[in-house]
Amino acid sequence: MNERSDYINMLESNAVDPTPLREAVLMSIGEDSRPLAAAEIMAAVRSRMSINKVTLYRILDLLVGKGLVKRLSAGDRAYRYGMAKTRHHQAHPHFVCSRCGVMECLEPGLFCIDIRKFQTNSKRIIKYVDVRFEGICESCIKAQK
Amino acid sequence: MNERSDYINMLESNAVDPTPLREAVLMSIGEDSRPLAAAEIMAAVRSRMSINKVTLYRILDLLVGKGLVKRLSAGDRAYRYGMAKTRHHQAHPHFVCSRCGVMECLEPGLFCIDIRKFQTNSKRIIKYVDVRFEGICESCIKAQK
DNA sequence: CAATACTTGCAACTAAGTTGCATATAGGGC
DNA sequence: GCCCTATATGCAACTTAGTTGCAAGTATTG
Ligand SMILES: [Zn+2]
Ligand SMILES: [Zn+2]
Ligand SMILES: [Zn+2]
Ligand SMILES: [Zn+2]
Repeated sequence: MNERSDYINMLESNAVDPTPLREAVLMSIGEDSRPLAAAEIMAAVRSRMSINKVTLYRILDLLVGKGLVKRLSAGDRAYRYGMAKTRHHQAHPHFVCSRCGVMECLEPGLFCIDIRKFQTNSKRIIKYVDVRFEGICESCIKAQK
Repeated sequence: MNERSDYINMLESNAVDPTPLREAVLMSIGEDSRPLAAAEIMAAVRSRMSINKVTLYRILDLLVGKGLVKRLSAGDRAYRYGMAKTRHHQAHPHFVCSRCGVMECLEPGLFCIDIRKFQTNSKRIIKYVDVRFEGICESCIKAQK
C-alpha cells in the first residue's frame, strides 16, 4: 500500500520523531486493511523487531493523540486501531464478527444520520457517531460449512 | 416505574427462578432510565442487600441470555446493561459522554440504515447494528460553566 | 430423609491497559 | 569529544472489568 518513507513522512509532518518502533507500529496499522487490536499490532511489529507492550501502548496513545490513528471500539473489551487519514478521508462504519472478533471497514454512505433532528431536541454536544454492524464474517461462515 | 411484582413476573415468564438477588439486579436495571455499568448495578443492589461480584456477573449473564437485559458497548472497556424489552420494543441508539462515561438512551428513528444496500454486496451475515453518539452530556456541560 | 440440582460466595486467575521509575539513546553547547 | 538535558524505551508492579474452579448453602423431589 505505502512505502516506508510514506510512514516516516506522516510521522514527521505530525511533529512525531520517526523512531524505528513508531514507524513499525504505524506501518503495521497502515498495511492492514482492517483495524487491529493492540495484540495484533504487537505480533506484527515483533515479527520484525523487539518491542515492549508498554512502549506499544504509549506509541498508540501518541499516534491517536496526533490524529494519525483512530482508536475504535469493537463492542468487546479490546480497542482496535486503524489509520485515521484514508485516501477519501471519510468516516465509515465498521463490521465486527461476533465469532472471531475481527473488525472490517465498510464503505461510507451506508447509513444516514439525521443529526439536525437530534441536535434540535437535545442539550448534549455531539462530537461524532459510531456505527457498528455485528454478525458473522465471511471466513467464519466458510469455516463452519 | 414498575412494581416489585412486575420484575418477579418478568423473571418467571422467562423461566428464571426469581431469587431476591436476581430480582434486585433486574429492578436496579429497570428502575434507572440509563443503561448501567456492572459497578453501578452492584452499588444499587448493595444499598439494599449484600451481593458478591461473581454472583452479579452471573446474574447479568443469565438475564442477557434470557433476553431480559441487553449488554451494550459504551466505547470504553466496561459493558452497560439496560432493559431489553421496553414499552415500545424498539431498538434505539445510545449516547455516551466522553467526559463522565454516562450512557443515555436516545429516541428510536434518529437514523436510517440502508441494510439492503449492505446485504447485497456482502457475504457477511449481519445480526444487528449498533449506533452510538459520543459527546458531552448535559450535566457535564453545566458543570464546566 | 437422602439424593440431586440450583444458587451463592470466596479466592485465584485473566486480558487489556496503565503507572512509576530506571535505563538507554539522541542532540546541543562548549 | 564530553557533559547536560530531553526524549524514548524497558521492566515490574498495578488496575479494572470480568471469568473460572470449587466449596458451601439452599431448595426440590422422590
Ligand atoms: Zn469471524
Ligand atoms: Zn475503518
Ligand atoms: Zn458527562
Ligand atoms: Zn437504551
